[in-house]
Amino acid sequence: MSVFLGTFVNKVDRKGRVSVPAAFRAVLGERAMVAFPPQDTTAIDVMSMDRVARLSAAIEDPDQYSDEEAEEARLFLSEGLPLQCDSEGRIVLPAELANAVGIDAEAAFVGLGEIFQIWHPSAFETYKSEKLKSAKAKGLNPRRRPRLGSGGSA
Amino acid sequence: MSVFLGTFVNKVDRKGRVSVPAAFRAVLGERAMVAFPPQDTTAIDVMSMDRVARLSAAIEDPDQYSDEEAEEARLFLSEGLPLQCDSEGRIVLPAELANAVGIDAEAAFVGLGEIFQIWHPSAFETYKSEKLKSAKAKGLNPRRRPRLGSGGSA
DNA sequence: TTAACTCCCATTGACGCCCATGAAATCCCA
DNA sequence: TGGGATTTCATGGGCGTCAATGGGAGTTAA
Repeated sequence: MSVFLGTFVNKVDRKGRVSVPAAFRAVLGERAMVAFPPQDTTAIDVMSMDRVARLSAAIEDPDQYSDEEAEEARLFLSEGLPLQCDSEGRIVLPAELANAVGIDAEAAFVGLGEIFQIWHPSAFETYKSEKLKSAKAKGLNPRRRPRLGSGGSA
Repeated sequence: MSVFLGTFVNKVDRKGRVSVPAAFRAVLGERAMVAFPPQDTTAIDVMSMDRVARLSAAIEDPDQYSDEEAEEARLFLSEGLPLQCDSEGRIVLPAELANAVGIDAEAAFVGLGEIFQIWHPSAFETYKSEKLKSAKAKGLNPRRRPRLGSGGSA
């Protein structure tokens, strides 16, 4: 499996530990992950270390980033927190991040393809239903796009 | 064979397992599949993992998706459930999805080309006959389109 | 020494893997 | 071409393993 898919709600124990869903650990393999504080949404963004490394490399490429954007992106990197699973596949949610998104007893792991997010479960539900509603109003339908070109059948 | 074709009705056992039709497994090969909750119809949508991976890659391409559409499409990924056949070619139908489409004792696998759907058998029959009727009323005839270029006889 | 963190062990419930069975389609050989 | 033999499918059930979770002991750091 190569992309983060699905939504999983796991318990946070009194030590602040949560199991990372086995499906997500399978995507990560041996790679560590990096967590970023909430930006547009009230969720923690997480991606694999090597995606961060690719991002970091891209920042130094003048074809992809203007000086101003690069500066911004470097600051983004400065907020990254490397996280490693323990022997049971759990991480300790940094208290600061958990507070920022209101996570207490449970955490929702939301797979979004190349990255995943960690939400307060009900906050995510609210967010999702509102997004779906507004998308419907605008006539967007992700299932009809894109026209996936090559790549074989099915 | 490279596309999902035909309709197959299989039994759901008390553990929630169903055999994926052998013809569909042949299309999938080694690839896992991903199931999505019902949207326009009361059916579970299923596609191969690598189609989802292509979708995920396309989402991150600014030429194909606007920011808003991308956000929407990522949300779509968050609803995907990776499914793997067991050694007998069966999957466990996630209870939540089965309930959403009213599947209990039997499930109808409906091949639709690049994807397939899983229906409650009689719900699909109803849906199909209504669709055919309305198409007829409008004078549509899918068998006359498109004009397939070359490709040999028959 | 206290506090935070890491490692280790235990539990339970779900899931995957194995075997068995019967039916149906296919193959093979006369 | 007919009919038995073989293989493939679909299905059921039992069992072992792994995932998620909780708690305790040892370690490091302030």
